[in-house]
Amino acid sequence: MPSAGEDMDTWIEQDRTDRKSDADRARTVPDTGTLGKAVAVLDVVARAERPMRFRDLREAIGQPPGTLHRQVSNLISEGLLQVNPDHSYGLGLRLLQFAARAWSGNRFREIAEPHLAALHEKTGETVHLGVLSDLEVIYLDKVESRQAVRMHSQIGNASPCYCTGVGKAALSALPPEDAWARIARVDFRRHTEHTLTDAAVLGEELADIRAAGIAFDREEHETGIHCVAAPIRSHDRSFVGGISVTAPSYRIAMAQLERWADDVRAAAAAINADIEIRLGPRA
Amino acid sequence: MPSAGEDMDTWIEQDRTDRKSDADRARTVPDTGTLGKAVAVLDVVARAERPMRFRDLREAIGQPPGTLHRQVSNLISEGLLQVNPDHSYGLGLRLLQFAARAWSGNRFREIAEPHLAALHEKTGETVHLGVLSDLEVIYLDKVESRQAVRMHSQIGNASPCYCTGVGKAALSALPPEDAWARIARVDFRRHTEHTLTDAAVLGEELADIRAAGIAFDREEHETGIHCVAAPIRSHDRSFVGGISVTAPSYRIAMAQLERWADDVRAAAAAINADIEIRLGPRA
DNA sequence: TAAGTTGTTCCATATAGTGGAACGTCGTTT
DNA sequence: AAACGACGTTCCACTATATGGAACAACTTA
Repeated sequence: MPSAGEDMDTWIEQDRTDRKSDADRARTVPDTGTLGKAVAVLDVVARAERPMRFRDLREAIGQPPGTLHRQVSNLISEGLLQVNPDHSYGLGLRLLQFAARAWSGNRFREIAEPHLAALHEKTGETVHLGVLSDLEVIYLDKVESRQAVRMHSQIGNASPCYCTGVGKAALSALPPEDAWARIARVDFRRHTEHTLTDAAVLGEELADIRAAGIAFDREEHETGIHCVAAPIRSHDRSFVGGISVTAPSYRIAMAQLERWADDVRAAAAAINADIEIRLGPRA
Repeated sequence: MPSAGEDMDTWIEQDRTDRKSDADRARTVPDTGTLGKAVAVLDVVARAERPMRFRDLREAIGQPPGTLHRQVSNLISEGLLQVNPDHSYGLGLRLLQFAARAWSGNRFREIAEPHLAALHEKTGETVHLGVLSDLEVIYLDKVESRQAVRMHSQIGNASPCYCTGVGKAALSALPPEDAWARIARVDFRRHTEHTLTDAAVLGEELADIRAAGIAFDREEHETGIHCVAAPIRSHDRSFVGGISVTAPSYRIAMAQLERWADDVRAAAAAINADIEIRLGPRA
């Protein structure tokens, strides 16, 4: 919408420019057509902090009411979306059903499971398994002593790749050009005072991580929490991820994390070997 | 495909009949167009026992190769599907991400949580929370003593509505016509020797359940496992579900389940009251 | 190497999605 | 209580998008 001060022509010109850059993007980013628009709706609902009503979706998506209404209706019919009693939208239960299968059927997770347990046994701290999904890390599994905290809260959760141990480890396992390409698209947000917020700096750290085979998160994502991580990958690097040992910094010093580095590296190496054997090119 | 003995005309006639009944169904079942076809692919992958390659999908879906290929490509681009190293398909990690939000954002689950814990405290046995999704029960939560069995395996899983305690409880909370309509669409499969496999019998039992406010699963789904369940519902019955206490029959007798019935009923009543307060029409 | 199977790309056609506008419906205001 | 306005829903001509046959590429098996 043009602000009061601008004249109409300027705004229209602006609009043309936007359309052009959209078209440019369409050439590089694969167009997923109708499906893409549908999952965009799901994404808005998933990422929303406050309850979203129809009007809110309309603003967030920018589709005309008739169109959006049909998209939403279809999503509801398919069980991917549901309407709460207060007319706000929530994600549908069908997604839970799909996710249960996605999780139990995931070979990566299945292979890593015993190694995560062993690593937890050795360190006594929380162990994570995550894989890189575009610019985010999605946590596939978690082993911790105190089961009091419900594990659901973590599995499936996504965190940024540039400020988590698993994320940086995963990036380091990518071909460097690919890693740079992704870093270039990162929207750096400062989560703590230690968060890296510069693509160049992150790129250099990746080189170090690649050389050492170990990544550290020095309270870059959450104050008071640090971790040591190592990369895991499929043979052709179509999947990259990482495992990590996470601990509160008040209880576990960085020096201890560094002492665990070898164990983490060894566990990751064992997982990679298993992956090679069970998912490898000649499997 | 026509079997060797049939002649071609008979088979074609058969085919025409099928098409007609498909068209009839299309009038009653809402058409979700392109989206529906996409999730049909996800569903096939999700329900598949063995790994599915492109050819297998083609057989299961019945789409021409070009079309199916694009649908699959789009799903992959959106992260809803992924290709395993062996060229078989698996559900994508984006689904895990969505499910994590669907779960943590579910008001129903949130409200029921403390009541489930209390019921577990009282009985010492496994407590489930499930909601009805068309003809299946999807388990939203689970409280059990031995955390040895990973809880992921259960959350999000779907079970038939006609042979589970939660399922029958949920059906009993529906308006009777709605319950009958769903029962009519059930594809009864005998899971154990006690499984109800007749719509009329199930309908009658629902009347009893409605009167008693309690449903039993007498080893109808799995031999050696029985449970006592009670219905929960949203104020307008747009959601119906149930809670249950489940136990192995070798250790807990039916008589004990019957003794727990009051506790289960009370817990369900408490949840329903909370729902009324926090999600009710005047909330 | 050849033959066969499995998967991918292309393009004219038909179908399904689009969005403006007109219509209900509910909650708020005078 | 009536009127207004905001929010959501339905409808339909138009057009963008999905479709699927066919030709092509890649990978397996004989």
